[in-house]
Amino acid sequence: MTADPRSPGTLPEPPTRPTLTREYLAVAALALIDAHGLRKFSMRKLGTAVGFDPMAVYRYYDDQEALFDGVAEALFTEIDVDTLPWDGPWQDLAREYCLRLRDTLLRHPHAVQVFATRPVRSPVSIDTGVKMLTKLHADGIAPAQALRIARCLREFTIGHALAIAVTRLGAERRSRKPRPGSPDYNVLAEAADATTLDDHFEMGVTAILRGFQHSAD
Amino acid sequence: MTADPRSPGTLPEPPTRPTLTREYLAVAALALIDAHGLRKFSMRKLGTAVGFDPMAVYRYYDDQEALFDGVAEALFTEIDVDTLPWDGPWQDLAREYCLRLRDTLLRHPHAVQVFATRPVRSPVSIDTGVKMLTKLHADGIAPAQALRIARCLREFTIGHALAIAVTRLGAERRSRKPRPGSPDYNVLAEAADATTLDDHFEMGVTAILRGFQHSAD
DNA sequence: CTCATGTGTCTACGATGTAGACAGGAGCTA
DNA sequence: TAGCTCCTGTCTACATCGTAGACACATGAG
Repeated sequence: MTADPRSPGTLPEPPTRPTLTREYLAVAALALIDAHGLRKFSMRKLGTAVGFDPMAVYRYYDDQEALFDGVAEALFTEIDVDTLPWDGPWQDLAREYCLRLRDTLLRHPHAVQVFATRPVRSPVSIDTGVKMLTKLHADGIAPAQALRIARCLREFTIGHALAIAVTRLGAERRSRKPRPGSPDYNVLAEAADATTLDDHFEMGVTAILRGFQHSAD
Repeated sequence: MTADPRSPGTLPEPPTRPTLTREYLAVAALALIDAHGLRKFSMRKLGTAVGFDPMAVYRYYDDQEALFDGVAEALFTEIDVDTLPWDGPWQDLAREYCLRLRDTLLRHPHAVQVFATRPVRSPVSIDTGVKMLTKLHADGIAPAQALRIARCLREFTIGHALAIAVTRLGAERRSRKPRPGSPDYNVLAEAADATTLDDHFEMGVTAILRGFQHSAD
């Protein structure tokens, strides 16, 4: 039980019987995936990890697919879209959104593919989309075009996060990276040594924004 | 390595000697994934489907991860990089590569995430990378910058294919798409009706190419 | 002929996703 | 208070899975 500093004179909480919740289970599932990897995750381990019966999760989610939908939603919530720069130029808003999405996903490398492999249709995600399109519309971009821009940025960002996560997680497994001087040290290996894994991401976002700028004017 | 664009879902003929092969098993696994989905795929079903013992696959692949590496390699082979326009401007080469990669992946919607969730390190893939960078270098682009461009395009293309595949496959599952006139018919729904799922892809590739063009000159 | 080697088969084990029956407590109604 | 009905967590059952390991058979070398 956590320390609970409470102002004097307020009634203490009644003894609460710990109860499961969809949200709590989703967050716990994410934590479990973070800790041991997606491969090792199972419904039963989740139930056990939160201190209940292995089968308890099925009272709240129909199946694993539904649970993973919840995990994706939990990830999206972590982006904290409310604190995005909604009042600046739309380009800044879009860029910041991409960076936040990437950072959030890379904080959970084992869970990136859970997020990437389902269309997030949660209300908060839809609301964010509506807000974005409204904002861009106010800045003079037709909704259809704004949606195209948003889709490009989203797909690039998710594709990027997936590539980074997958590369980092599988790094130890046969990293037959050619060393300088070896016969395999070709132009590719040389270029790879001259770049980091992710120093192209912000350039890519900029390129997309600038590329669309042209057709938006 | 023969380019063999094959209609998804049909089992290929086994090699005339009734002997198993790594490559044959990979292609058969892809066909099985195409036909019944990744979720339903199993090692044992693959062995049975090719007419051997359920456990036969393990003679050729250490585990499922290794098999899926082979499936990703089979997908890459299907791109048939040899027939790309290697002699034209590098922008045309890059664009055509993206389109081919997308088409190949979308021909196997159930297998896209197999491809997207592992770093392809097969020799043919590395050779292609080397060839690309050499080509761009000949056109005056430093290898490090060329690698950044290639990574952006690759991540965007894979992210796009993944999003499209996932959306199409999960389309029947609660497609609560608001209809015009309903209270939910917001600017997002309107914009979605004014676009197709993928009409932004070529625009995105163009935007990235044009965006990098600026820093390449 | 003998024997090692490669290739396919078979058995075994623990774990998994999911369905369904079961149990106990909370709260409502009479 | 007595009874009833949900809600929620527990427990059992079943087919299937990934994987390890022993086994069998055919082939080619010596």
